[in-house]
Amino acid sequence: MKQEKPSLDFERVLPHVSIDCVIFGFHENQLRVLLLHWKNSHTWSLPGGRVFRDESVQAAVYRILEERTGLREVFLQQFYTFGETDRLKNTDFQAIFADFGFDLEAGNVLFDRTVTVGYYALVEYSKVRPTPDFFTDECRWWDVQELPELIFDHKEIAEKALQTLRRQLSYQPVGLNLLPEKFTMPELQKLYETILDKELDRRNFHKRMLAYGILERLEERRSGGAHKSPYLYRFDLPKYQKALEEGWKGDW
Amino acid sequence: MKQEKPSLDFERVLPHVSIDCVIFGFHENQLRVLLLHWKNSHTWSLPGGRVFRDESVQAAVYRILEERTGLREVFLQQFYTFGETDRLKNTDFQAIFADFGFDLEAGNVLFDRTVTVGYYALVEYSKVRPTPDFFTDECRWWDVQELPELIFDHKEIAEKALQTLRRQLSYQPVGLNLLPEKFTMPELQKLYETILDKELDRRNFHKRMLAYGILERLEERRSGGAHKSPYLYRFDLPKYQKALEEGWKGDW
DNA sequence: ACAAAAGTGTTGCCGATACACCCATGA
DNA sequence: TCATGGGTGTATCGGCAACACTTTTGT
Repeated sequence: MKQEKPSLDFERVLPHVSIDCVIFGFHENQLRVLLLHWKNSHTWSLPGGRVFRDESVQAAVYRILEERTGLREVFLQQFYTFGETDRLKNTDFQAIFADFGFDLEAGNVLFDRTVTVGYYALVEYSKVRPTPDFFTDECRWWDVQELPELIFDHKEIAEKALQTLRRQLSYQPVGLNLLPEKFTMPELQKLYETILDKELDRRNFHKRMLAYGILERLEERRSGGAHKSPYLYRFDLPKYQKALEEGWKGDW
Repeated sequence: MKQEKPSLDFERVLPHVSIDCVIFGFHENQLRVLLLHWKNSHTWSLPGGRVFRDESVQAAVYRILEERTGLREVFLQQFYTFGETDRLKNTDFQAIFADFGFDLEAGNVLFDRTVTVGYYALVEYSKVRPTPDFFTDECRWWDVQELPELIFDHKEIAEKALQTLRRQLSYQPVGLNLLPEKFTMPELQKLYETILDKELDRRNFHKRMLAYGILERLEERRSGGAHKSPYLYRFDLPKYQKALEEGWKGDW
């Protein structure tokens, strides 16, 4: 898909505010993050963008997410807003934009200081069609453990996202949108282990998950593996939603 | 303290971004929130303000907090950024500013759509000197259960803050900055009960708190009460800090 | 002396952990 | 048939909730 040179309708964009997304996917037992590579450079960045003046921040995130992945159905979570003054320091935006054929004056609001709202998304890897934009020539997955150099404070943003996701794991269900519709218990366990970066006991994991009561076991099994064929499970949507809203371990 | 009419140095302010603070205090076994009353109106609002162009968002929050309370030592937590387009709808800012003697043109950036970053603060009630600003004539505490009408989406902001504080309680210590330096176990328990809006068992609370290992029991007791005099406790700062950073119940 | 509040201890349940055995499958 | 991974069961431990008794203090 070719990306047209955007019209850069400055009036349409809300200045001083931006969005950055940490898009998590799960593939081959790895937790991955979707990154963009900027043309004529060695830098990678998180997918992100601007908010239109007549658009809510959340709507902007969904728009950006769809542009980069083709997906609308994702789990989305705002986790932090980054407001340091030196977030974008040492970045010559004017030169960058000039490279791309935009002749902007030095005082353009796009070069102004920007506060960015961080969101993380959980998406189904196989459904994603990674799509670069006009400024980037590659959009691909990276293992969360081996991220490349990132521009601005994007490293910090990605780390905070992972940290928040880990915490989410302890009081909310995770897995829907990140796994395919049907999955096996070992697959779900691998997901948890990858996010937590920690091994878990197979049997206890099994029991605990079932105890949460958000899984539905199907009659089918996954064959083709080199060993005993595991059962397939599916999330019970209503119960999953309920667990998401209420959380668990909220006692005290 | 008289508040001077501010110079409204528009150039100094970062447009489209603002801050709102939910300042929690604890007094007479009530959890309270500090609110401002606007002159010539019936509306109350959360303390908030603008970020200067050369100031980080966090620094702005500390500045605003100090202006309204006189305090610098507070527990501060960013909890959400509110980015709906209709947050400030139905508000005639031009008229309001005109009331205050500012003759601003309709297109002034101050009237523009604004994304607000929500923080909550925990402060020691007795140390606070509530101070209104130029636009407000009263700054006082309200019981969190009986808030008045609030402007904009401030009700929603306050509720989300309380909700986040409740969650914090389950994986981090709370109490420092909210209680005086020395306090009794029943007082700490009341604080927890008030935040959770739920009664707790005295003995189990006692044990659990001590088990966290963040308290230091003093020799003194609080006399004067009509009954058996309770011990005084104090937070063990280093251990408290450690618990804040590491949290508890993060197992999986 | 009595009521009310505070300090401390005991029991039992439940959930989480640690660990063992059996079964299915492909090579 | 054997190695590997997957399904299921059990014993134990620890934390938390439920609960009772004693002590202190002011009136």
